[in-house]
Amino acid sequence: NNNNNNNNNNKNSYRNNGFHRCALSYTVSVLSIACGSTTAGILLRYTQPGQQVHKICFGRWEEGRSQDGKKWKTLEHKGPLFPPEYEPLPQDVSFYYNGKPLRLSIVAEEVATFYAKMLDHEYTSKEIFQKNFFTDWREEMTAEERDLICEFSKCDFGEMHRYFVEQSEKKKDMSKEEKEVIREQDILLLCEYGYCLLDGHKEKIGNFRVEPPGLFRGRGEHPKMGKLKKRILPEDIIINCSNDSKTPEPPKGHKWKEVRHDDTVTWLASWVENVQGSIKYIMLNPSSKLKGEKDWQKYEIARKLKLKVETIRKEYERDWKSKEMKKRQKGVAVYFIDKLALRAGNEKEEGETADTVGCCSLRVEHITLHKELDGQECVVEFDFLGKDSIRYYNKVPVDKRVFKNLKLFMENKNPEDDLFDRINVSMFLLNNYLLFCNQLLLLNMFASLLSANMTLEEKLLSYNRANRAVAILCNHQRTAPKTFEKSMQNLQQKIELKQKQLDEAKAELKKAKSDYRESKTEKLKRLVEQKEKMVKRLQEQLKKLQLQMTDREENKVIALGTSKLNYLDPRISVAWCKKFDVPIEKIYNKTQRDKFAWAIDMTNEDFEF
DNA sequence: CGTATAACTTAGCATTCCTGAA
DNA sequence: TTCAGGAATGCTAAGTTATACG
Repeated sequence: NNNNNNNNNNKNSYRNNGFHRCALSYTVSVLSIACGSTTAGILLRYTQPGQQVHKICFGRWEEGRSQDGKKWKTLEHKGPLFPPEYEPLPQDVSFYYNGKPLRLSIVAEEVATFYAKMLDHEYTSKEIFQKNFFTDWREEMTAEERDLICEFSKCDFGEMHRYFVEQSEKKKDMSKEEKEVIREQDILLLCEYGYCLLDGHKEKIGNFRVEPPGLFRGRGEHPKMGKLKKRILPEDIIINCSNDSKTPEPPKGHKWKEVRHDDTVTWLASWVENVQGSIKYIMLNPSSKLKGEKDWQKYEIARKLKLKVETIRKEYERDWKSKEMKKRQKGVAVYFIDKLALRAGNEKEEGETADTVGCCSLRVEHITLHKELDGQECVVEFDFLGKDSIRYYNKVPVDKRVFKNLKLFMENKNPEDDLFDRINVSMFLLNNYLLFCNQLLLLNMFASLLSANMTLEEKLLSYNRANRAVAILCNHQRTAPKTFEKSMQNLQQKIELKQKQLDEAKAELKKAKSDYRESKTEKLKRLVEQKEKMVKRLQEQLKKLQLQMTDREENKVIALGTSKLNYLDPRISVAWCKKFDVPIEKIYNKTQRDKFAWAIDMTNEDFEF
């Protein structure tokens, strides 16, 4: 089934996808789909020459395959796609040292271009970035170059930078035909490298390209920003595939580091990255069966947790009064996670990454206790940097017992001491409920904000509001786009212009009316009608613009995608769409529909989380 | 059983694509 | 038809969780 159709309105496309996922290689058609909480059953019609058989295929996603830790039976692929080799600069473009042009060795030049390309980014103005870059760059130089190039301040990448700006302008100005040729080549590469064969089925790969070399750009105040991310060679790469499959060919003149056949993992290739020493993987796209099943499992666990959540809450409230300090800390930490959807907060190595924290790694300096604040009692003020160095700032009234405990935890401690010094994340994992407390909370909230008897637009607005509420709770932020202020101004101008037009139109209408009153000709009557229409249209346009303005303002720093993609059970959304007659394309775009194909397939309108 | 690290999910920013208003 | 600006997609960093290991 190579049904890559663009016809999104065709409901059958999901069905087709669905049975493609079902690991059958016959030509079949789906007669019906049934689903319970753990088992999805599909009634199929096998169409073979001269016979027709009906059969029920049960896919037990939960148990079954994962029992023995095997992730696949067969796996075949072409290996990753490498970035193009470095192309040296033209003769007339040069690096300058101490005011004089200097021709660099190929290797040193390549690293220099990484910096030159980033020159107009504010990263390059940071001292740590410059220092890390310069240190790593000098490592790549020849001995002579290293002798000569000793001071960063004497380096001038300006000409190189201008060259790259020029190049990208040229690229932009290419003709349609030229762009089309490039596009086609890209598609060919995608076809060749972008898919693999897993258990006999073609599946899309998520990231089939090896990450190109460049300068590391961490988030926030990362101590390693600017370090050289080295070029990855086939000799660095471990290939994973089944042993009877065709082993991918390394590029000419090269060898793989290793070819292994590990069916307990899902990755196709991996390598060690030099900046942090972590492993990078080539894995499947979220639309693949493998990832879909895992996602489904996640939500099933969350669903089971729903039945337990009251017990869990009672348990942690009891822990607040425990004699054991450890238990008290655990109780308060879980309370935070439940109430505020904080991340678990693993320990991390100091100096290796940006200084960010989650719940268990909160330090005394990150919270302030207020006996009373803005008319509320027992308020905890949080201020810390979380994942991706996104600031979490919140003032939360908490239970009195929690407040007392926090005071206790903070006694005789320095600001840089751990707030919860007796616990760590692994203690929660034993009970394995943290993450799902959050999800439950979010999902319930989400569901409760939706309702019937609305127009399509209102329904969608309500959906987005719910989505936004979840995103706010989870603190999913984005930095306002650089063009935000400008585009806001533009919009404001548009609104003003529209207002002016409206005022004028109104005046014209008034005049037309009075003209008509004086001499009741057909022509003037039509003019009045025309002006009335005009006013109405302008009013509508104005209202739309104003709505757009509020919506955009509200979304200024809120990122909706993350919660939609990772936290909200898609079956709730799908069921809601079916129940209230909202086309699924209105809430999920193509990528999202692909990722959630399993939910779209197996959910009917009476699904309850 | 605790810890290290491999594996895998979640996340925001950058780039590209597409659409709808002028 | 053009082009600004928003949506979609791509990329890879930064988390969490599972697993291996002593």
